Amino acid sequence: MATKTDAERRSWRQNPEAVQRDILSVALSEFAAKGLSGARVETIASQTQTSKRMIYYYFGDKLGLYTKALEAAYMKVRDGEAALDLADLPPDAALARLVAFTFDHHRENPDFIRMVMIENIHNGENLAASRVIRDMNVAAIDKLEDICRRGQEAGLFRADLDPVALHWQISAASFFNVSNRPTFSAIFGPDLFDDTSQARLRAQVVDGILALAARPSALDGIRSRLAGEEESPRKS
Amino acid sequence: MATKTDAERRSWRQNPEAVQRDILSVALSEFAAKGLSGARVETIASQTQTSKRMIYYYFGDKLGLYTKALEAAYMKVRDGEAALDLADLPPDAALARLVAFTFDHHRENPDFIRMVMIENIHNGENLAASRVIRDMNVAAIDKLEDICRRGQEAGLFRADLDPVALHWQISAASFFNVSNRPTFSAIFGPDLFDDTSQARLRAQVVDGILALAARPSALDGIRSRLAGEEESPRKS
DNA sequence: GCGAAAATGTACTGACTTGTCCATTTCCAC
DNA sequence: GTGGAAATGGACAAGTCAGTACATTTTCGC
Repeated sequence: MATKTDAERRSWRQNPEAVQRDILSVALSEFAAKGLSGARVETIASQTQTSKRMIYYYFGDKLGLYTKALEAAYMKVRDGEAALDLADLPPDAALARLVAFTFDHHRENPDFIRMVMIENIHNGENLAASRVIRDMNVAAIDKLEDICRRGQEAGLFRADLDPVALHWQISAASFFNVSNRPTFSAIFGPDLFDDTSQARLRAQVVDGILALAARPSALDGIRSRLAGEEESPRKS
Repeated sequence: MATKTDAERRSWRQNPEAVQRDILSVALSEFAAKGLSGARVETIASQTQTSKRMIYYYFGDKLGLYTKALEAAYMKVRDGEAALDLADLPPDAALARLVAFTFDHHRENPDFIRMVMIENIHNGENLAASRVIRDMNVAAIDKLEDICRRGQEAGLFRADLDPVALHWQISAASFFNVSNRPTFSAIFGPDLFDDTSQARLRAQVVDGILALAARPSALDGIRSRLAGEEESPRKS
């Protein structure tokens, strides 16, 4: 009973946008989990509502799908960052908040982190092709530039502060915290990644960044000398 | 002319250790370049003096080879680090030197960085199996512990300084600088990675770490408050 | 309604990839 | 030197995987 006719079994409703979203979402998880060469198109297809056929129909090939998934990952985090409004905070507080937010935000988006890791393994070749992503990140720098300028005008920050270098520092800590968690906790135990340790770490990171942005003090002068070249490192 | 007899053509000299070293060295490059699933056993074999047959003979399977290559990568950098002697430097200078050294050392060993990236993509599963590596990294922490202790005794460093957290900070900057260079420079241009910018960055990183280690000043107190929770972030 | 274009289903292929089988050669202890 | 174990060569099997050929259905403008 209830054996469907061919017409019934083989009929469907079209919904191109939803199908593409579905594919992209599954592909993002799969690529993030297994990497570009580790991911299997068949596996992705089986987790969608549609078929492998449609993946090739919409995305051309595996690399095309990967590239779009990478873009999707960037867009997702960008949307999250857009919610952050720092314009009406004083510059040092704004910077502190930006750092703390980035730290948390990266932690909450491990798939994005993993996609970036994977893309770096592939030397950023697929990122270079996508101008969408470059445009996005310029926005992040704009935010930082604003903070820096205001901080300098208020006499709080160094005059030679470089927004890109600052972004690099913020990203380094926030990114590494997620990207290298597996090896780090395999070696040193998982303690550093429980909630209380992470809160302490975040505070430490914020401290470090603010120290870098702050106008140099006498102490910093000493530090810079200590950090110098390999020559004459001995000094009591 | 000079057609070799079967006996001539098929005779060889045995050298198991050299063969294994050869395989491991090629495998390390290949895995670092292509990742675990991206690397091809055939490609590795073709770049060695020996054959695919011997890879399976000595390493069992692809994963076994990968695991040994990962260990080899760790051992190589560990050897480099052993050369660094900090015992007769004052603690702050020792720390500064350790940071600068780590920054440079990571930069000079991109294959190691890539192997660790790849292992993180695989959730550190193969690292966990290898106790060799865990033992190694404990040595790195021992060094830091010594510096911390001396710094605290001299009244230079915070009392609550955690060597592991400090190691985390040092690693984050030094590691990210190499691991994320492709995407970072794809987005922001390659300028940050030329020699002069890198020297400046290194100095900045050293500064930041020393600031974190240094005994808290009044300024730091203010910073900590700014870095606090999401509540009441507004304060002029 | 109709015809063309867009969207989808099914089955399949050709190439690639890991891992093994069987035979042979070298080495080393005695 | 000889016998057994270690080491090596060369070919091949079995499975995997990206991508395609061909047919069918839906949609939408007219």
